[in-house]
Amino acid sequence: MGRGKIEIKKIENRTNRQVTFSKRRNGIMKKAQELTVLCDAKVSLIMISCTNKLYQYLSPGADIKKMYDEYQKIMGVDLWATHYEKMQEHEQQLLEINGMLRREINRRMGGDLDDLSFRDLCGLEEEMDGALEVIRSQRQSNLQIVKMQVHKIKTQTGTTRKKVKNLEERHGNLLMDLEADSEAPHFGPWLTMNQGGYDNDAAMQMTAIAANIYALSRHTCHLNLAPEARV
Amino acid sequence: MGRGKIEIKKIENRTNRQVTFSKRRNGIMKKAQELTVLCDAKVSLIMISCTNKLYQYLSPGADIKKMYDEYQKIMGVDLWATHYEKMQEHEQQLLEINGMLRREINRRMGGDLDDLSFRDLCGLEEEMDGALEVIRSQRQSNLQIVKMQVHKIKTQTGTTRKKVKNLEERHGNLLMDLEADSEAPHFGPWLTMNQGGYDNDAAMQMTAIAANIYALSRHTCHLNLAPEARV
DNA sequence: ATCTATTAATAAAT
DNA sequence: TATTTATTAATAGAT
Repeated sequence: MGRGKIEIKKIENRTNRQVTFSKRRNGIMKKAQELTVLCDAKVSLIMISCTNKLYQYLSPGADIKKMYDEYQKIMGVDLWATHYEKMQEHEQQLLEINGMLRREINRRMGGDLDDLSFRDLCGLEEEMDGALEVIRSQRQSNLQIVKMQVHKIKTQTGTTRKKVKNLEERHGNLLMDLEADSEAPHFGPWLTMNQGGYDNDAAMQMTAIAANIYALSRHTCHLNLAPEARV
Repeated sequence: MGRGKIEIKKIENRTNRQVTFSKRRNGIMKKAQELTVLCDAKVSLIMISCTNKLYQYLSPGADIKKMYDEYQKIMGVDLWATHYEKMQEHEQQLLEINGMLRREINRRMGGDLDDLSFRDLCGLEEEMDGALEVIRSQRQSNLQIVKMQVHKIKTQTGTTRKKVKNLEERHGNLLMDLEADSEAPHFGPWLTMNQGGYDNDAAMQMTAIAANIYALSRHTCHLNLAPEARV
């Protein structure tokens, strides 16, 4: 159709090719729209020119995702498999690292020790002894700071005294507790961490871990964990 | 074109509609193919009839996923967003839990203590003291078991004796070390965990954590961590 | 499916 | 890039 028949082969003249693309693109779009209306069909048409411009037609009421899902089903391929696989791999790695970290914590709480050799146990023991020293000294210095602050406030006068009284009322015997504790730390019952077992359902596992960590924080640190450590 | 003009509106006669769909579907396919060849374009054409049959044309050399990706890019939408979002959310939660676990370990190694109150420190201390007792007793019982096994084997005769000799040669002075260590545990330099900082690139962070955990295992437990705890 | 009168698409010129 | 027009291509309705 036109001033003479043409052979169906690549048009070598760039301008001609561009013009023909434009005309035929409109033609095919019109055809697609007509098919949609006349036959109540759903059409997805994507055209990319050799200059990499994209043009598309999509039937009104057609969902392109559903169309491609259909396509995948019928073609028996999963175009997103690679993408998914990577994400799932990553997730798996995170879960594994998570497990390692949990085991590490558990060991430092006296659990999971059967996996460790005598030497491992020695190492762990040494290390925990060292850490305990650090923690003890941190506790002492914390206490000193609190004591100094308390002293400083107590020796102040006027309206500040009222504030101190108010604070003492609100916090009850906390300060007294502090001073008593600092001299004779008591050893309460030692709480084990309920691991809850591994679960193939990642979401459930995660929730379980989160709950455990929360419980751990509550039970072992008693009060005032840094807010961002809460779930 | 045909025996008279037709109005572009849904063909109500089922048979006619079916016939027209078939004819025009072929027409549009031919047009798509011609466009591909004449203009060196890439075309993805999916048609679904009102009877839910799917027909498609795809230019040779066109990658349907790439075309689809292009489409998504240009349309500025990610049709997989919902799906992805869930996975990414999950990944984010895992990373956060990871961070919490790491902080927990770090505290038990004497780091990150500034976030903890005096009471928290007391709790942590108590707990670690308790855990240390457990670990010490586990070490003692491990040692006893090893000693008994060694004794049992040493008192055996014949070919077994050869095996013992062989073992002793292979392991050098390990047994001697064991007995020495068990009586007088020495306190080596205490190693801190290099956290490496948070990194928005999840993969990098993961790798970094894995490396740290590995290093941690090597440095703090010296030997024989359970193989599944290695990355 | 095939035929064919008729309309629609478009190649080339402008 | 848009319009015109001669010509071919597509197809509606009949068979």
